[in-house]
Amino acid sequence: MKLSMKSEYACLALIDLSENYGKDLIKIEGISKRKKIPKKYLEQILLSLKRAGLLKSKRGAGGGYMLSKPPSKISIAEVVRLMDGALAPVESVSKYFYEPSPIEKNKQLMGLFRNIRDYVSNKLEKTTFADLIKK
Amino acid sequence: MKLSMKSEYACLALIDLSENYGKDLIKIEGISKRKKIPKKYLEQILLSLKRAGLLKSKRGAGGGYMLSKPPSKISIAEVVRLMDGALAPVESVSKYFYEPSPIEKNKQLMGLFRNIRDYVSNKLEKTTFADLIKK
DNA sequence: ACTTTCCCCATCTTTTTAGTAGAGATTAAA
DNA sequence: TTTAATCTCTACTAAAAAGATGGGGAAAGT
Repeated sequence: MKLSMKSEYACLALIDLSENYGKDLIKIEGISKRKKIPKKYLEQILLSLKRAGLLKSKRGAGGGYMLSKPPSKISIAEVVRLMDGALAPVESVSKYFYEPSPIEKNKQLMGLFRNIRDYVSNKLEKTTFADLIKK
Repeated sequence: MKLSMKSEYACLALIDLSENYGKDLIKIEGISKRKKIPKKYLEQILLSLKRAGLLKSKRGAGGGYMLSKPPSKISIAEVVRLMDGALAPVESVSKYFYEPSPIEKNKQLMGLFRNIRDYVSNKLEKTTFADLIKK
């Protein structure tokens, strides 16, 4: 029922990049310092966000990262799914990460968890990084 | 964002006991077989449910477990909290299990997670085992 | 006494989490 | 063209959590 550090870090990093959207490339080092995220760990996180198509980067002196689309086009849902997998409380009610699980035996429990899944995923789907940087 | 096996097993076990509420004492063995839960693991789970006051038990021949109150007085929330801790997606928005966490820096994110927490906890608080055994 | 059944604790294996290390590739600039 | 900056990639590792298992003890019924 809990987000990993990795998801939290990823969100904070994307917030940082959103705050700087439209400006120059942002360095890992900078994000790491501003958001207090271990640098080498952050590297990996940014890399996977990049591989997922959320970020663009450039190497070498003056290099860094930037969002590959505006903050308003990136939802919290996709980030959390990338880092942590299913948003659903049990995987047997997950849309993208279905796995059988013991509670499938109980219809009512499934219904309850499906309801929660829908709420959470709808909420996270609708919230974008543009929403998170509003003052 | 996910329930542990332990929580799932605990719910199934309580469903079994709810289905048999008012009848005789129920044996671990029976629950284990009906719900396909490893017996020795189930022992531990039932024991902690007992320590938390949800179950009563009797040892020896003819012994077993029973609910210590009617199914309608036991919420899913208390069971999941017992087994897995916080219902909140991040502990910094948890009511009963607060812990500092990196995302506290972002007000909007906190708001979002608080909203989710409220929904989930309200939902699980309101659903009882009586609801889960309705046909 | 003997059997059944819960009680309790220790142990163990596997997976996940959270992070570190270090070499390599690319780019800009001196 | 060398050097410094910066991302890229793979591997490794340590600690914690998850998911059990094992074995003996205590109580209760027969």
